[in-house]
Amino acid sequence: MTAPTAPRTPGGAQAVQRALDVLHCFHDNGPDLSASDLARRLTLPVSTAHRLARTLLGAGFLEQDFRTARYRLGPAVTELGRLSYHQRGLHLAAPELADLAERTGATADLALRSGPHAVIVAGGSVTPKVGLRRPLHSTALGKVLLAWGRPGGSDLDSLPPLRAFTDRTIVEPAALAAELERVRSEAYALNDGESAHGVRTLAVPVLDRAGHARFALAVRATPELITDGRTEWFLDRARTCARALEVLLLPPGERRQDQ
Amino acid sequence: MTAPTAPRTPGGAQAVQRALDVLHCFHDNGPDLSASDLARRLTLPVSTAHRLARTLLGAGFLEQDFRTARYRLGPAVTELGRLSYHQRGLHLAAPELADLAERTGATADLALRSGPHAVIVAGGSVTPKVGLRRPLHSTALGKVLLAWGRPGGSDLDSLPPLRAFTDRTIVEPAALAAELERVRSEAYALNDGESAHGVRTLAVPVLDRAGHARFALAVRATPELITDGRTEWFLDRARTCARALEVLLLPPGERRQDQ
DNA sequence: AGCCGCTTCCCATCATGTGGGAACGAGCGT
DNA sequence: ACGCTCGTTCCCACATGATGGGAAGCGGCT
Repeated sequence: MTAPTAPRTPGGAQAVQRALDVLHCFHDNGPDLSASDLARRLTLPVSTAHRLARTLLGAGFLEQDFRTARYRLGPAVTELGRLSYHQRGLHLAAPELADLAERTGATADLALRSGPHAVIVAGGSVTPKVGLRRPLHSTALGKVLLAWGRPGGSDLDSLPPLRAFTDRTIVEPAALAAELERVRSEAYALNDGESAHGVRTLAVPVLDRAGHARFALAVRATPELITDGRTEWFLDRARTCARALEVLLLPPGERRQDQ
Repeated sequence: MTAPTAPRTPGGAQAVQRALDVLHCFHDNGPDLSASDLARRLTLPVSTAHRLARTLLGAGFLEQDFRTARYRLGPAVTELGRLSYHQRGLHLAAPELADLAERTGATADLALRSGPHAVIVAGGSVTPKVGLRRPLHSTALGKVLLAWGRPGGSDLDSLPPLRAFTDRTIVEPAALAAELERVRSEAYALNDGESAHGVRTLAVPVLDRAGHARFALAVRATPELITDGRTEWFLDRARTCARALEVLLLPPGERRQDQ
C-alpha cells in the first residue's frame, strides 16, 4: 500500500542484496575478479566478500579459476540467463532485427531496462553489441524506456546524476522531463549526438497492454544516412518492426490489441 | 538445525543460498510463480519466501506481473546471462555446431555442467534445445562431463539417486563408475537408448589445459543413422569440431597445447 | 454470504551473518 | 635468499539482521 516506489532495501535483506551486488560487479570490470577486488568495489570487509563469493561459488553462480583463485560468472548464471532469454522469446527477435537492419542500412538494437541502465539484449548486425549497458538519459533507447516507464521503475528523480558525454547531452532534470514529454507526444525518441558525436539514433517502444515499454527498438546510423527528410521513412520501418516484436515477444495476454 | 532441502551450506550463508534456490525454481516450473508457489517448492514459510522474492525483485533478478503479482526471472538475469554467455565465447560456438550438424545429418549440442545437470547452452539445429537440463548419469553429455569432471565437481557419490528412464539406464553407482572408466579409455561416451528409446548419442569432451571437460559436445540421431560401422566416422567429425571449439571457447592460457 | 488462497506487513525472538583478526602461501623488488 | 606486501582462507564472540508466526486486506470461487 504505502509507497508505490520502493527506494532501497528497506525491508528484509542484506546478505542477499550484497550477494547480488557481487554478481553485478562482473559487468564493468574485467571478467575475473579476486575476492578482495570484490571487497574493494563494494566497500565490504574482505571476510564478508569472501564468504559471499564462496556461497555463490557453491551454488554455481560463480566459478573460480584454478590457478589464480579469482572468480568469474558461473554456469548457473549462463543457465538461468539462457532460460530467461528464451522465456522472453528474445531468440525470436534476432531475425526481425537483422531484417530491419538490412532494409534500412542502419544497425538495429533491442534493449530492455535493467535498473539504471538500458541493456542491449539483441541486435541485427553480425556482431551485435549485446550486453552493452547504455545510460538512460543520453540515448534514444533510454529515453524510450523512461518515457513509457513501468510504474515500478524509478521515476526520473531516483536516477543517478545525469552525466554529460557530449555538449549536447541533456543534464538538467527539467530539460529531460520536457524531452520525455516530447518523446511521448511524438511517439519516438531521437538521440542526435548526445552520447557520442556523429551518431544519430531513432528509437521506438515495444509496448505492452498496459502501455508500458517492455523493450526499446533503436535504429542507429550517421546523420548523413538518417537525414531529417528521411526520418519518417526510418520511423515507419522501425514501428513496423516494433509491432512485429510485440507479437513475438509478448505473451498473448499481455499484448495490446487495439487496431 | 540442518536445512531440509539443502545438503550443503556448511559455511556462512543461508539467506543467500535460499535466494539462489528461488532463482533455480524457475527452471522446471512454468515461467510464472507466485510467492506461495515458491514457498511450497522450497518448503519455506510463505513469509520468508515472500521476503526473498521482494529482495530479488528490488535487485532486478525477478520481475512481477502487474496483474497476477506472480514472479518471473527479471532483466538482471537476462543481462548477466548475456554477459557470461559472451564472456565464455558461446556465441562463437553456434556456427561450428551448425556446420557439424549439417555435415553429419545429426543434431549437435554443446553442454556444460551446472550442479547435478548437464545444461545445453548452444545447438546446431534451427531450434536448438538450449537451456534444457539433462541428467548426468543417463546421457552421453553427462557421462562426458562426469568422466572428465573438474575436481570441485562432486565425484559421483554426491549425485542424486540414479533414476531409470528406460530399461537400459544405468542405475547402479558401481556400473556407472565402470562406464565412466570405459568412457575415459575410449575417449567418448555413448548413450544408446538410456534416456529415451530410439535415440543414440555420441559425446566427446572439450578439454582444458588441466585435462578437465569444460564442455561436452554431442551428436544425436537415430540408431539407423549412427550405426556401429559409422561410429568412428561420426566420432572423427565430432572430435574435429571439439578441437575447434577448444580454440574458440577457451582463453589462450587455458588451452592445452599438446600436438 | 461464506469460504478459500493469496499477498503483504508487523514484530518479538534468536539463529545468522558479520567482520576483526590470525595463519598461511605466493610473488616481488632489493 | 631474504623480508616485505598482498592475496586467500578459516575461526569465533558479538549483535545485527534474517526468521517465521500471525493478522489484515483483497479477489475469486462455489
